[in-house]
Order: sequence, then C-alpha cells, then structure tokens
Amino acid sequence: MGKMFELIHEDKDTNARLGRIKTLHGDIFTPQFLPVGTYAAVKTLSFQDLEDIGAQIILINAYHLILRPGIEIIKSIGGLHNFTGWKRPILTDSGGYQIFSLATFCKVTEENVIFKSHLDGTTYTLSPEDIIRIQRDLDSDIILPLDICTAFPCDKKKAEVEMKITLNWAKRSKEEFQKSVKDCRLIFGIIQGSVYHDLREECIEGLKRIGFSGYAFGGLSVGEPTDLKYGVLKYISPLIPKDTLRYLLGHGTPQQILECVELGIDLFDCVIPTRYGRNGTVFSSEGKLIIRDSIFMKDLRPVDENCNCFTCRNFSRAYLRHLFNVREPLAGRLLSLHNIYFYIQLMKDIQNAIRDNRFLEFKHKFIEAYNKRDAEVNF
RNA sequence: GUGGGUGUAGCUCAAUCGGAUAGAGCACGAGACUGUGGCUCUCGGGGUUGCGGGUUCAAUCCCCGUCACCCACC
Repeated sequence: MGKMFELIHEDKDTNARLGRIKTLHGDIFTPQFLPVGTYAAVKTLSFQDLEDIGAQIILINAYHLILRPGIEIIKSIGGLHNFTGWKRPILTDSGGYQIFSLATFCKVTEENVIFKSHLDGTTYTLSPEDIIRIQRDLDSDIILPLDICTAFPCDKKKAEVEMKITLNWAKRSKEEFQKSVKDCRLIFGIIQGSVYHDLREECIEGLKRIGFSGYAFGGLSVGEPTDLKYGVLKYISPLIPKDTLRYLLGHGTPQQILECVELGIDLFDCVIPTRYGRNGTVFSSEGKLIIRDSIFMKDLRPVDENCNCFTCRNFSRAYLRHLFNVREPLAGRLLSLHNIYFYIQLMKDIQNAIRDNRFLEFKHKFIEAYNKRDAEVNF
C-alpha cells in the first residue's frame, strides 16, 4: 500500500498547505470540510445534493448507529456505502464525544467504557478494540479511536489522567486496526490534554510513537476562552509531522477555518452549516444573515449575490424567510444546501489560494468582506 | 323588545376577600447554537383592563349609565 496522504504544496507565507488523501472511494483534496451526517444522513440533504455541491467526504457517527439501527444490520448489508448509496469517502467518529456528552450514564475504566443509551437507557459496554471493529464493519475510510473528550474547565491532574487513558486506548486501537482492518484505510490519533500545553505535547509524542496517518485535535470548543484555544492550536500544530494530516474536530465558523488553515490544519467537520441552516441562519460573502429577520421581508435578492448554489439561483431572501417562519421543511433544506455549498466553496477557494501562494491575501479579503455587514449594523 | 352572559396585550386567557409596578402561552422583534436531539435557550417591545360616571385610603374586581358581541325567550 502506497502513501495515502500526499502533500502537494505549501503556502510560501504561512503554514497553510494543499494536499491529497487517497482512499478506496476516491481522493480528497485538503484543506477540506466534512459535512456531518450523524445518522448516516446529512440532515435535509440527499447524497445526490452533496455530490452536486462537491462534498468529497462526510462524517458519520458510530455512536448513533450503534444505537440505531445497530452495527450488525449495517455489517450484514455490507457497510455504509452499500447501505446509503454514498459513493465517496466516509470518516466515522468513534462516538467518544457522544458517549461523554449524550449518554445518560457513563463509566470509564482503563479497560472499556460502559454507558447507557440516551434514547432508551440500554447499557452498552465497549472497548477501544470494539470501536475499531465497529468502524471496520461500517466500511469507514477514515477511522477514529475511542477517546475521552475532556471537559472545560478541568484541573490538570484529571486532564492528565484522561489524556493518558486516551493515549493507552490509541495504542490498543492501532494494534486492533493492524490486526483486523484491511489496508487502504486510515486511522487518526486523537489529541487530548485540555488547555495544558505540556499535556498536549506529551499526548502528541505518545501518539507519534504509535504512528498514525493523521492527528485529530480534540477537546476544543468545549467552553474554553478563544485565546486559550488558539494558544493550544498554535502550540501543537507545528508538533504534528508535516507528512501527516491535521484534523480539528468539531470546527468551525468560516473565520475560524481560515485562521486554522493558516496554522496548517487540513480537515474540519462541524454541524454549524446544517444546524444553522435548520435554525434559520445562512452564510454569505458579506457575513452571516438570520433569514427570519424582518429586514428580509421584501428582499428579492438571493442569500448571496456571489453564490451559484441551487438555493441562490432560484429563491429570494423574502421567500426563504417566509418558508422558515411558517416552518415549511423546505426552508431547512434550502438553507442547509446553501450553507454546505458555501463551506465547500470556501474550501475550494482556499485550495486555489494556497496553490497560487496567495492564501494571506485571500484570507484578508474574505474576512474584510465578511465583516462588512456587521460593521454596518454596528454603526 | 325582554331576560341572562361576556368585554383585560395582535390572539387565547390569568389576576385570591377590593390591595403594591395587571401576568402567562402563542404571535411579533433581536440574539445564541462548534467530533448534531430538525431540539432548544436567552433577551426585548408591547396595556387609558370597551367607554363615561360613582363608592372607597385603594377598583380588572363593587354600583349606575352606555356601547359592542353572544345566548335564550317574545
């Protein structure tokens, strides 16, 4: 098996880089954004929509599929690609985050994690090895090991204990991966350690000794102040080998993505475009719009004059506002469609800018235009 | 025409024996949402208590008149 991540180009002014991931289900150009499809579905969108938009990979959540319909069913069908019809790569989240945030009961030992379903209270006992096999059975292209998502705030002692369990689980996950998962799949390590730089560094060193195709930054945006978050990111990003992937879990806004690409981060997933879409907030090149706001009542312009998505080509702000306010399901769909398109287009633009060594210029222009509306409103 | 009933926020309704700045839900307005409950939360603007008198220290509440609507009976 050849190398699955290829670094194509590094920006001359920043740490931003252009790369390509090769998988059984096609290539992924980075920096890239993963729409989130919790229940093997990106809410309100079809896979045809996602292909048309140009999404290259989606995230699907193991935790939710363990609960419903159950892994055995998907395994017997032949995995998620067979089950869903989505032909492109899939990254599965291990469920670590959900077990600790959604489960009504959760007990962690060195050996495994015991939790109760947030849906019906059923008790599950899963080891890190189980979680790897589950993702293999799901036919995942990129696998994440079980980890402990450390809450904020967290004292250093506890953060260290949780980081060390995560590290131990990573080692066992890699061993299970080598034993039972076919080639041509990737597994990432997950970095914990809260806001403590030395713990983060210790975690990374441990993960590097185990060896992964990529390193995911976990336990961020869990309530910590933004300066602490960027402090961690700036500190740890250079510690990740250049020939491996850097993945920021659960981020972010368009501005955050630009800031993080500049630090050398390659992959992002986030519920923001779809959740905001369903809740009536849309992104545009001139900033965020809350579509239900009364100023759009008679506004016949599209959400974004510069956008070529299906929604912007066919619908006005006035009509979208109406659909949202009367709770037509179509509203959530059209707004989600636009938001995902906006994010995917942003990633394409970022890739092109890096290729041409003009990432900084692109970033500054984008941010300036993006903040324009806020500046006008505040004035 | 007679008798009875009801009038409080845009809507549906609260408000103890007559007691302090007349409340709530929905609607409306403005925000929030970061490895997803199409969930939810936060904040805000809103009132001459139909109108006019009276009693009282004090009236959404009691009394009189009047208007509107509803019901029943001629």
